[in-house]
Amino acid sequence: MPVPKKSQPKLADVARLASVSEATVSVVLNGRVGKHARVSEATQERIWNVVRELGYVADPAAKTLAGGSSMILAVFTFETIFPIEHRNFYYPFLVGIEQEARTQGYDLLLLTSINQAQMGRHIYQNGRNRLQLADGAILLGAENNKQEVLTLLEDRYPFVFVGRRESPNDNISYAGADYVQAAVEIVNHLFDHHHQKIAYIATMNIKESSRDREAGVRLAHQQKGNPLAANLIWRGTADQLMLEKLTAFMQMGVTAFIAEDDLLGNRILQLAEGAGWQCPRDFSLAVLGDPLSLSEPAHTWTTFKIPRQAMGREAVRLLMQMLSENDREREAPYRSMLPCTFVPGISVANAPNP
Amino acid sequence: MPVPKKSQPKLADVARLASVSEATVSVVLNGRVGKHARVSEATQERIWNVVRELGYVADPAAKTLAGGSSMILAVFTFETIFPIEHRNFYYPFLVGIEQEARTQGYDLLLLTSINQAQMGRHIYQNGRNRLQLADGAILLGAENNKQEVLTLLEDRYPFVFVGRRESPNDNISYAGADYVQAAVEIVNHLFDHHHQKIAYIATMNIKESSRDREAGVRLAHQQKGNPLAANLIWRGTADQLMLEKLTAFMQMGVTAFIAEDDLLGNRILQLAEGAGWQCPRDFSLAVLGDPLSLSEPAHTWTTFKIPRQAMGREAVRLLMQMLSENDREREAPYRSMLPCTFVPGISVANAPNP
DNA sequence: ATCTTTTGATAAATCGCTTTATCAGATGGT
DNA sequence: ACCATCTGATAAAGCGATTTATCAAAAGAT
Repeated sequence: MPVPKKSQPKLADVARLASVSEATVSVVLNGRVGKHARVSEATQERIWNVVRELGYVADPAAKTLAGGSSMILAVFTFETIFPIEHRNFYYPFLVGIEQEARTQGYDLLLLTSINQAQMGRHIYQNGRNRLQLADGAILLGAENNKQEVLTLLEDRYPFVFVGRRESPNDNISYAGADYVQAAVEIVNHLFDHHHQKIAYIATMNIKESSRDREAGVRLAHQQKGNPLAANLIWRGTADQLMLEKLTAFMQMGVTAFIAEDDLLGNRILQLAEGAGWQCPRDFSLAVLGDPLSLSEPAHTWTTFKIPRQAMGREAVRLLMQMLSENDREREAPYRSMLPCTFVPGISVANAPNP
Repeated sequence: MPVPKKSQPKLADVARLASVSEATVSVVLNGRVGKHARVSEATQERIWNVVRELGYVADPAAKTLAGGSSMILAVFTFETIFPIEHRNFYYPFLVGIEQEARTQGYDLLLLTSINQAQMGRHIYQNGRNRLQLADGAILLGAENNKQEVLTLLEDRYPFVFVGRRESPNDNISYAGADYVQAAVEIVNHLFDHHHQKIAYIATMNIKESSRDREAGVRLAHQQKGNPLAANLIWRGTADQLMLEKLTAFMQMGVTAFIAEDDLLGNRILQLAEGAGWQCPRDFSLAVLGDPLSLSEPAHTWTTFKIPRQAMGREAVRLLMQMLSENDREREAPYRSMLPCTFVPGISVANAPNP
């Protein structure tokens, strides 16, 4: 029983001091004048004065219960909310989300997916929406439970994803990064350095972000009139990638590698080093996006920067729009695609003359 | 109006299906059997079955309003909650807090102090306690508004500080780190290396953490029968510290420096380098605590590690105790002091023979 | 048999706020 | 003068829980 309800002024106090009914105060304070009821200028003034004098602020719990807005935004990650391992990856999103939320006067309710016992703790915990208390939610991370997201959609609960997300009805709102365009730029950069045969070292992931990157790589090839051959693609995890594979690529005439993520990029460099190859000299390398591994970027390779902080902010902005939208029947999702920043590194050089 | 109240089962549903009153269900679900009312084993069983079947979970807002517990913990920092600058400093606390909260089944409500317009956004915003919604709060960071904390105390709102905090009545609960003992160890380490005259380079801070460190430095000297002379202490910010001062210390016979924080430590090394001194050879250096500066530790100096994550966890544990304590009149604060870990570095060598 | 105690459970008030439905009085048209 | 409209505001019914006070039936005591 926290907070002895002591001296906190309540709606009733304001009403009494302003000599009006609670209903009137509520209407005025929520800007519902003219909608739910009519209130004269004079009365409004009087109410606001009392509010200021008392320092009245509505109790969020009561507000929520009564169907009002709680000025709370939920942030749901499908991992632990403060992942130690992916600290460098998630932190900027969170910073962006928090900044914008704060700007808009919202507080953040953090909800995590996994509890220590490895039991899933989900959005729908025991069937009840844990996000309920909040006005809306920002979803973050690689969700492992699409079903929950769909249910959320069905329930018309307002939420925005950070990162592009697909769904059967294509109606998920999100603030994403334009990996397609970013990948195109990377490939073009390699083309500009006269690389003809580029091997694409990809993950096995079927995540949207993964597919977008691949789409970009393919698109750039097509635009060049040089479609990406199937045998130039390798898929797997970093420790599955072996030197033989790289050697095979080189023998096929490959002069540059594109790694989908930094784990693969590191692996390539590691294998190459073992074989005595030097990076920009014997082969070029580009990586699709800044690192998600534990450490700070060790190599200054050619890559692009994901606008994580901006994505966080944008997601909150979209959510705000969604919430203020009075057209409750709107079907169109709210979306933004933010550009990535090309980062030239020292891992790309001109292809050797044939 | 988030979440169409649609299909979420409510207390009434459970009651109806179990053929009991709402009151009984509430009593059972909150473990108040025998306290508020008596309920037979059979009935309890029946209720739990319905609850499981329906997947019923209480609405946090309603729970809060009715005076129950919301299973939400507020985390209030007196800075932005995701400070970019002090990322390395704050993150571990947050991780610890979140871990333990999750373990206990609590969610986290993040509240920050400062909004973008530099207007203070405080615990008591407009006189209303923003923490209200939560069952209790963890307070974090260097508070600039002692008054708020005192008001919180008066209101008997349950909260625990991360880091030792003093107050007029000495009744603040906290999970702190034992800087005194840690500082003692550092000084003894220097003594063991035959350093007799040690200069203490301190901040101007009057924070508890700052005073504890100084207390430790003094204590170790006294235990050695060699009280710390006033003229061996320097106070100021890193950029106020000049080479002359260090030179003066050296001429007084100082063979080792203790820097209160890493900013001062870095400054000493920087000045020394300019003067052509080498660190372990010409003087020894120890730093009281791991870095709070932006970058990862650049130097492997002798210092101690603050158990930040553990402090976060412990703070939550203390808060849990506080909340479960039914003796509402308890006056004694809940406290823990966690030990720091001594980290030997390469910045301490034996003092030159006199 | 009668009175007291224990057991098991409920009715109803509350928490603080939102919203729907309703209403009295002022205004206006004819 | 009379009916229709507009204005300004309120009463009251929730929202989904918790908790206090109360009560009937069963068990125990004498």
